[in-house]
Amino acid sequence: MKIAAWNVNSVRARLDRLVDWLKSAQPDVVCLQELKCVDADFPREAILAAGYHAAVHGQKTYNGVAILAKTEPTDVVVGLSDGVDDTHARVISATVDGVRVISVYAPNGQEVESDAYKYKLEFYARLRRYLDARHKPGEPLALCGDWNVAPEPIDVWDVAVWEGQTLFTLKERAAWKTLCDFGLTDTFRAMHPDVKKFSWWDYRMLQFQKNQGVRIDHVLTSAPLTQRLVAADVDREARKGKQPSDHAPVWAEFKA
Amino acid sequence: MKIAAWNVNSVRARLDRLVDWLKSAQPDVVCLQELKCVDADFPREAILAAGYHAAVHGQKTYNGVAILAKTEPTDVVVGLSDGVDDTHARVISATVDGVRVISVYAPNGQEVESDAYKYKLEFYARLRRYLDARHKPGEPLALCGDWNVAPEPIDVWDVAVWEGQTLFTLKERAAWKTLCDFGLTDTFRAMHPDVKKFSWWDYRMLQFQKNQGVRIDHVLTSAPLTQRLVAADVDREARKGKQPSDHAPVWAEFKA
DNA sequence: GGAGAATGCG
DNA sequence: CGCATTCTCC
Repeated sequence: MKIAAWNVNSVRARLDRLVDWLKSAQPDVVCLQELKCVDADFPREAILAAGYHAAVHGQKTYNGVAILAKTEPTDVVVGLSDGVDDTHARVISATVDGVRVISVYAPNGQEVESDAYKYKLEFYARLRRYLDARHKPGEPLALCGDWNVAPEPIDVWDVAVWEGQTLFTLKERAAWKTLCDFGLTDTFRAMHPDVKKFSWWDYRMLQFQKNQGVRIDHVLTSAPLTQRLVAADVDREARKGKQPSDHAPVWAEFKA
Repeated sequence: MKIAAWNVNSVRARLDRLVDWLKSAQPDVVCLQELKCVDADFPREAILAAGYHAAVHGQKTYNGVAILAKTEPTDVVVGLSDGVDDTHARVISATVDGVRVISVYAPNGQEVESDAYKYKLEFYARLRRYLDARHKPGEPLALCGDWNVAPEPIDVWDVAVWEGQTLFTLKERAAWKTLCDFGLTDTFRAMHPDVKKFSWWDYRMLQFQKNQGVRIDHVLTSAPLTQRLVAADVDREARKGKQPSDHAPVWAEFKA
């Protein structure tokens, strides 16, 4: 079973690339982020034609998440349903082949200590509570998406540049760790303890060409899945060429 | 000698189609309208690679006219140079193979009796004065472009719909006639006295598919050229397919 | 740098 | 409807 995450930066603008990638990468499940469209505008037909069902939580202009799967996702839950007044479409959960899959688009956080930054830290805390309330670490869980956090120094291209910057502040990394302490494993890091590889590169300043990126997209799994983990990687090729997303897909593979 | 006119509705957005059309239609001269870019952004290299020199009078966002020719245009004159404070780039003149060619983008006129409408009528009068001051009817002249006037009932798809509408009001048609009275002939109408054929179709309402158009793009010639006229037509094919201009190219051919 | 939105124009 | 613009967000 292959589970992937990709921030596509507009599913409509990226439809051709997404379909091409589905056909070549053949993941069983893909968590998408930044759809940037409402449910009605989601390109269901083209994606179904490529062999994937879709559970969609869309939003106009910003955010929007989905779970694509070769088998039909069931028990779809949208948002965190924790009573917080939050209009952002950042979370969708569904069960695929016995695995509870959660597609997450964590807030970016903008400037350190801004309202957006506080919202980001709170989002992480709310997500942890969501897991505590609804799941057990012993269940097969896969939380996949754009987390907007580079967990460790090895996950940014230049620590001197990123020190204290949003995506890499101590508070964000602590919020991330608290979430993982539920019992989640960063599959890429588990497979490659010392590999410096990134999943996002700013469109500007030729950062991709210079490989000046950060690893902020992650596939996190609970123990039952982690025990089956056989491979994990970043699909750097998908960031190349014309009109790419600024994110590359990330994925993990699990034995039966 | 083949002389054409085409309102391309953004030369940059239409570059591929323009180059394809140049290669297939092989006009000696083409007058372009609605470049929608400044001189510096005009795609000179691609057009030179297609075998055409360019005299360009560009403008940001709106208007912009050019003369493309297989031989290099000389004595380029920009605008009407009549002392009127007019920022619109709507006229460029140049000599090509002994013919004085003038690329014209007449104002649209918006609502009848609006300021834009009055500007349009005045533009026609100014153009007539331009000819009177600088040229004689006995010289070889070709005025080509988007005239935003359908001269006769046969030039609109439905007279009942167009009666009294901008592009077809009596005042506009009179202004057009006064211009032609300098000694200019509508080459298409001269070749096809009874043919109902259009050069512009609104993008909306499937007007092209229904052939609900108007003939507002014209190649006008003075007697020395008119005497050599052997063919004239509208290139309706160029309006088909994906991302067309709303105008089709029009052209006239002259024997040696 | 690239996405979507809103706006003006034709 | 489709282009170019200005705006905001990341």
